[in-house]
Amino acid sequence: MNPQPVYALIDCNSFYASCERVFRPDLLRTPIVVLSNNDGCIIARSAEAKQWVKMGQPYYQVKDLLRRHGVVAFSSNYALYGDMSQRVMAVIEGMVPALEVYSIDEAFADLTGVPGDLDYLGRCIRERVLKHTGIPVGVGIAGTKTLAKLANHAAKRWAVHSGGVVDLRIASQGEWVLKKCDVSEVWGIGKRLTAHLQGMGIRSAWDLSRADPGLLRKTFSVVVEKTARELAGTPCLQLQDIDPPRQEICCSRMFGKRLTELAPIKEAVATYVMRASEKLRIQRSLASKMRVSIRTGMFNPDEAKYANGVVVQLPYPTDDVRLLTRMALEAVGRIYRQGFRYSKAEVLLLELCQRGQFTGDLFAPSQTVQAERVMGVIDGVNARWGRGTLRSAAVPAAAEWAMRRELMSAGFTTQMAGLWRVNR
DNA sequence: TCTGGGGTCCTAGGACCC
DNA sequence: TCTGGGGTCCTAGGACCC
Repeated sequence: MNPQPVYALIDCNSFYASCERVFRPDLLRTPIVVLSNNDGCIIARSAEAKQWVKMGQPYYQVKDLLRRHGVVAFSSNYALYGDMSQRVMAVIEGMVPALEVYSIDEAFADLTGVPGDLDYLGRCIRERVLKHTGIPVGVGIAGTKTLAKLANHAAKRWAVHSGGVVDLRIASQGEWVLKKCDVSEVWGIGKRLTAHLQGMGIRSAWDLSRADPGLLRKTFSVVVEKTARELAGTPCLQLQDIDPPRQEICCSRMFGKRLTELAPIKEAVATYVMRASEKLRIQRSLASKMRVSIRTGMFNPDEAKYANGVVVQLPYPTDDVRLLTRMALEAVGRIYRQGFRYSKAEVLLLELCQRGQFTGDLFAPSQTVQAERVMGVIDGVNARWGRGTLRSAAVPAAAEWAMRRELMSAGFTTQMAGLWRVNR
């Protein structure tokens, strides 16, 4: 007989804030927040900062409040967080049979068949990650991924009690936690579904686990049905150990300031095309379609609003930044209207196929070998000397619309200049 | 003045076919 | 008055995640 499936979810506590703190030990007990691009809103809060601000709150609204309470704010430093994430994942990988990195700060482990006390293993993972990287993590263990998520949630919510590790397979804990947790805390149940479920009298995770799967499927979708089954202990989701290539690739960004003229918007679009095509080549895909869109600010009621986008059919599946840039600039010219203050542009690459799998029509045009070589050279040079060293002429070196990051920490682990200096 | 950036999956509905 | 019954493919949009 096969052993019962067991999953763990390991999740970093206040990840971005914890990364900043690793290199600022003087802030060990100081509340910290990390801001989104352009220093727009709050996207991470250390435990002490949670009482002052909500997730996603605009920074300018709480700037004074934060200052009054001694909360330290950082611009986001994604190079640092990405590097720290890899270190954390590498430590965990060495301690479990199989790991699925689910996001920058979370991973599922398959612990099926692992002998011994898993609660103890959880504590060892916490200890070793903290020792090797300085990042605190929580561990949730259960028979399905959805329950492991909930266990992890419980480990945080009752941190003092749990010591950061919760195993929901212990029957008394399982029922207790499910009854204590609101249905909105379940993985996959967002705002809309919560409201709808509550209307049906389903309020807690426990209620959802006991609901009729057939009815859930009919009322909502198979997704909700699977969630309920997983809560009841039947695994419906497996570990994804190799991540499949992305089906679409996106680069979108708010400008550092509002733009009214077409020329700087074109610069931004060219820059986003460059980034998106880099991501495309990393996963060795080619795109057949591209969507380019621009928009004004959406929040200010006094501002004239405009948003538009176009889908461009590419002549053949390609990853050639020159072709993509040319077509994107032509497209943005078509949707640009004068008299608006634009805040954001987006480039989406669609209908991706893998290079090897695509067999071109013998008589249709296709990307040339020469184009592939040119892209290889660009990527090689940029990998060696830094992003943007080799770029199309449409991409400026320093843009007036570049994002604001006034509070950014150093590249402690990613740039020579950011390394710590130790004096004897 | 100032409100992020990336993804995934599912469903409904229209167009079209026999 | 009454107006078939399926099937496929595509797209837009909704909902969710971190």
